[in-house]
Amino acid sequence: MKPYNHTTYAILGILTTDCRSGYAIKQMIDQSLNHFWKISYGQIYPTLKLIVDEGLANVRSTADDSRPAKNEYELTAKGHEVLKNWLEEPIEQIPVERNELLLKLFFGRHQSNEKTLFQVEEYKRKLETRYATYTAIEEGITKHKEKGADTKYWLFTLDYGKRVTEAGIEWCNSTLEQLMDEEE
Amino acid sequence: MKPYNHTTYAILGILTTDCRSGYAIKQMIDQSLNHFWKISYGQIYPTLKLIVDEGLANVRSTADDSRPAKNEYELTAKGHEVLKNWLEEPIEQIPVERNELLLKLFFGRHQSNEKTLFQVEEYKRKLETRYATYTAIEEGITKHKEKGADTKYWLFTLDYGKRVTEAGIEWCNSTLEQLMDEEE
DNA sequence: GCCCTCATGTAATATGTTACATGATTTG
DNA sequence: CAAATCATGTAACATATTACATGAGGGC
Repeated sequence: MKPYNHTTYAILGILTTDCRSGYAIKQMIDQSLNHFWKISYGQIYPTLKLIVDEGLANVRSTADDSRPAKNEYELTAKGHEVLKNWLEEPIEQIPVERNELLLKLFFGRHQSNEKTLFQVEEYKRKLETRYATYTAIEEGITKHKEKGADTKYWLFTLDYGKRVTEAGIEWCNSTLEQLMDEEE
Repeated sequence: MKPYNHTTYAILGILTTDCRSGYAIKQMIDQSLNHFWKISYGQIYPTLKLIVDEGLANVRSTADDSRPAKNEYELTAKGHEVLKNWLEEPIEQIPVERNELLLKLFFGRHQSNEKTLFQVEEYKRKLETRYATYTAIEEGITKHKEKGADTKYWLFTLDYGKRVTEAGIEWCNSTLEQLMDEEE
């Protein structure tokens, strides 16, 4: 089976939800996958073209002469197959998360304790904001009475985000303490 | 102050440790920064050239006619300044970690429970391996009696890796349980 | 003699972001 | 009627990986 890149699989997957246009895909990513994935329009539209060229989806264009094109995509049987095959493949490796704060901290001795403290505090604040966002999304999903077939899985990914973020916040607290102990 | 990319700052920082050559930089990254940063040779050598062109480091080449070039780099005063300035800048944003497992899990309803379980188990195994690696590196550093000025900061970054990895493992356990509960 | 580590570098390719261009439709 | 949102798309640029090319020196 011909391999595609992650962006392609992500879009194939999103096309199985109610999102049918490039614009809707972008929204879905920004709203529901933003804690572990993101794609820009610069990738979405070219990839959608590729997907159609490869016969993984059909496009229906509502382009009368007058109004502008609006394209709705729908997976073909082949598209579904490619997606399912990818889902089954074991993931190659856990990605190395590039973390700018840790990079700076690694070279911390070239900086005053005070400034290092500030950086960690900033980071903690950002993590807290993130955590709050996850909680809000989670509540939004659970309140929605009619649970879709996807709901269960979406909550799993949110739970992951929350747990990892929380661990990060705790690390900030511990690190801040240690930095302050050496302050005197 | 002229901005450079993250790769450049990472290399500037590493040049403040004992690593003076492209090869040594690569080793340092693979051994000590691998849990939050990585760079390939394809980036290192061109970036080193840039760093010299910009006057951020000097290069001393031990290139007699006979033996192959070995280049040793040393930061200039300007290089140190650029590094310090970057260290002080607050980080723009926490990066979105692209997580392939979560992406697959998000589309989990298109797959049997059994296969989803397998994926999460695989992921857990990888996290456990990673955790063990961190512990080993940590021990290596703490055993080393003569503690360098950097040691403290390096342990901070390792602690982060351990905490976040541990949270991931706990999430795996919780998710596996939930998936199995619905098995019957 | 062969393999491993040391050591540097480039070219092709892949991937991704940002800025730009365009215009309809809805909402206040 | 102005602003926001809906909607598609491209081009320039930035970043990063992979494969390749080359060769010295040391240990088995």
